[in-house]
Amino acid sequence: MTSAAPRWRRRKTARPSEIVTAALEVFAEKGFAAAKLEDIAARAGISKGALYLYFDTKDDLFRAVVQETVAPNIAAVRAMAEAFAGPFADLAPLLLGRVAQLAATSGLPAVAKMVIGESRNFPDLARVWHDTVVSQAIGLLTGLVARAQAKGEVGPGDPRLHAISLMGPMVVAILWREVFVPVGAEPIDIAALAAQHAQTALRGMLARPEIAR
Amino acid sequence: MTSAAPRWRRRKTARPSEIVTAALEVFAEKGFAAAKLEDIAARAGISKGALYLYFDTKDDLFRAVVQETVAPNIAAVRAMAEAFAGPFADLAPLLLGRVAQLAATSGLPAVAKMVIGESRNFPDLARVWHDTVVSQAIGLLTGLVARAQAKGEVGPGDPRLHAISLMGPMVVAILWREVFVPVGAEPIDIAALAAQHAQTALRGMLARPEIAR
Amino acid sequence: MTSAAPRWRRRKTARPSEIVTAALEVFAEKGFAAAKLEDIAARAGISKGALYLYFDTKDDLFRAVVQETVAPNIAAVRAMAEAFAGPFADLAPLLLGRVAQLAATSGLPAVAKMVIGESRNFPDLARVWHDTVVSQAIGLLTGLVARAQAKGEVGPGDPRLHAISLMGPMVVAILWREVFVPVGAEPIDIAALAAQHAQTALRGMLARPEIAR
Amino acid sequence: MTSAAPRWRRRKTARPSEIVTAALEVFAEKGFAAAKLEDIAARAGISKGALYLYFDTKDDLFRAVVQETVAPNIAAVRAMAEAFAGPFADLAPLLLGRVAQLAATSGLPAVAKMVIGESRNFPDLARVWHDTVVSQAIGLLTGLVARAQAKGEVGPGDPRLHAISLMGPMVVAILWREVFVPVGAEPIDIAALAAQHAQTALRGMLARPEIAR
DNA sequence: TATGAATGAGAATTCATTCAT
DNA sequence: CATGAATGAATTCTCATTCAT
Repeated sequence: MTSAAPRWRRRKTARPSEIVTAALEVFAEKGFAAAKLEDIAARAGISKGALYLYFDTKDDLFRAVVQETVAPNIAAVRAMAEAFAGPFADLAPLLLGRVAQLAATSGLPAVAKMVIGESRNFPDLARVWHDTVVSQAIGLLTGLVARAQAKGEVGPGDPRLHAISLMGPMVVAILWREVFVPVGAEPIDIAALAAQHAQTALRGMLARPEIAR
Repeated sequence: MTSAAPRWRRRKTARPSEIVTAALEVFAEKGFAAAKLEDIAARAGISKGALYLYFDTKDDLFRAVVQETVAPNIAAVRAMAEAFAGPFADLAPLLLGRVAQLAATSGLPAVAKMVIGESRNFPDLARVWHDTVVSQAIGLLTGLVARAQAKGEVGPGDPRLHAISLMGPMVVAILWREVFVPVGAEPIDIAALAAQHAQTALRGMLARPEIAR
Repeated sequence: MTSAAPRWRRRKTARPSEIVTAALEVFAEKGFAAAKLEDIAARAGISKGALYLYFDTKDDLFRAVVQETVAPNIAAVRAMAEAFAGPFADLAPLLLGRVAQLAATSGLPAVAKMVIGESRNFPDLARVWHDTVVSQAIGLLTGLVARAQAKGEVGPGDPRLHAISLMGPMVVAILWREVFVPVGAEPIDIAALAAQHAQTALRGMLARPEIAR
Repeated sequence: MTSAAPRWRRRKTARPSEIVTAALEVFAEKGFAAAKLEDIAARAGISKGALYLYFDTKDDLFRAVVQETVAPNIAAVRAMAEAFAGPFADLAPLLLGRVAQLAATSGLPAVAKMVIGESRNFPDLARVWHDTVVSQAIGLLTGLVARAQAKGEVGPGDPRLHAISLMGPMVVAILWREVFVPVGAEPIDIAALAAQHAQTALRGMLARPEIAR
């Protein structure tokens, strides 16, 4: 209410990451509104009251979950991409493969789903997600495409749209797994998609498609 | 209170769709849980109680919104695709263009966002959405690709993954508009994406890419 | 609200007795609060709105049900008893038998149950019931006992308590049928009780018990 | 608002019975449906929300009230009766006297009234009441009568109906106090009834009536 | 008279948040 | 630091009652 202080900050130095982990699980299962602090506390093995020693509100906790889940994964990918010296035709499959891997192993997909669902109620989260994840990823990829175009590797076309052409199917496959597989839909083999789509998209983009793969 | 106009008119038949429209708006803005029946009623120009003359629960109303929004749009696309006699290279851009159009004009994108966000709490909605929308669309496209492969128009590769390659970027662009544009992200020109991605994907898939476009 | 007029009165001369009958059924099944006007209207074959052409409020309807059900039955019994010329030992079994009959055929037991349950919320109903039913019955019986005592037929003792000794078991049997039989209790044979209890009570009260029966 | 005293004290163990007591009062006054949880909470000196720490629903609370009120009283009577070694002619007045006492001191009569009123809406409560109270009482008494018949103390007749002959007037007197005295009816002297009715009924049942009293 | 769509006050229930311990 | 009992605002849903037709 009275606020000069920043809206959310970590109290204590080492905030139990169990809380964030537990919260991620519950949020992912129920969505933000339907998630009960009581359940999160229980899963984290602490009391409801203790939650408030670390987070001021439910919103803050949600923010922390998003940030915590996002942060570690992005930098790594970016670093990998920027360090890569070879041709775009070799980098692209690598990137898609990495995304497939993230989809399989991290909490990122679940968070993505949440952010989508709650974007109107938590605009600043959507913003965080945009700024630190999607925009980064698209920006990175757009830059790589543009660079490849400059080198004559990739043909003409809006590089940002090319980036979306590359990544879009991966994102869809990830959401598919989160949303539809739990209700009985046939799974998509994300790794296979990464491989096949990389090949297709490259053949479609490259100036000399015969070098794809 | 001030009353020259009658407080209400008898419109039993018209009501439900008015309510569904209002509900679509509110649900899209707030998500399911945060949407207040009171707001929906107000926007539909009726009282809270009147809502229950038409829908038994909030859940039911949600279901109706999804169903109502979905139904009209799907059949049309399917019919168009199945009636099409020409080569796949001509059909694909048409389809993507149609999807771009739907994204711009129908309530479908907003509902999609909702369904994603509430999929765990309303599994049957996710199921309905899957069965009547996504699965239909993917199935349709998969069939078309397979047919084109049989005719030698499209090269090898899993036709379902090809379908996702084609549609994925469109879906992402639609979600982008729903989720990130409202918080300040740079919009994606969906029509342009449709055009460019159709060309790219076709070049990547076709046995004789030179005919793309 | 504005009230000089009596609180409940019949509008129209012949108020559809179907309404009262339907109301009796629903009230008896659900109790006052849980009974829905909608159900009553439906069972009476009219619209909810039409109910208000005949009764101002739900309370009024309840009152009407009680009054309507009670009125016809009491006078008859009283007349019968007062006309009876023979000895008390012959009258008492007759009376109990008549009560047993009422229990079996009229709506009285159901109304009794209702009145008991709602007595705090409808004190005036309890009062009506008391004045027109219970008090009448007890008063009548008390008078008969006193008269019999005066004639030396019945031994000493408070005649009102004697009256209760006579009637109490019948009342209990009736309530038993209403309350416990529906949940699986073993029924009480009310006619048999009337016979056996009349004999027992008379043997206990009469100055010369050997004439009982 | 004005606060020197702490707003609440920690009394988890004491709470439930305080709540049940408060609930008994409110239920008895208003009946189940008309009783507001808010009133019960207020009378128990807690908040509406706190109620739900102890009882899941209003129904549950009602059940608890019934169970709590019933349990302590029944066993005692049964024990007393079964321990009694003397003749039936001495036991019966003792039992009726005990019932008169219960009527005067326990919450049982109020609960009885409630159970009668709500029996259709809470069949399981009627069942509980039947199984733990009425059936027990009748069964006990029936057994005692049968035993007395076997010993030649009591004359012929259905022992269950004899039991009802004995208890019925007591039950009626209790309901009378609950239902009609509050609206101005002349009270029944329950103790006097117990004495007089015991004598009457015994004279009517005993093989050698002269020993009654 | 009769209808039934509409109303809106009211009640049960939930759950984020507080705070004495 | 931690607890968990307690709070009370907020929300869904019900239903007696009204009133234009």
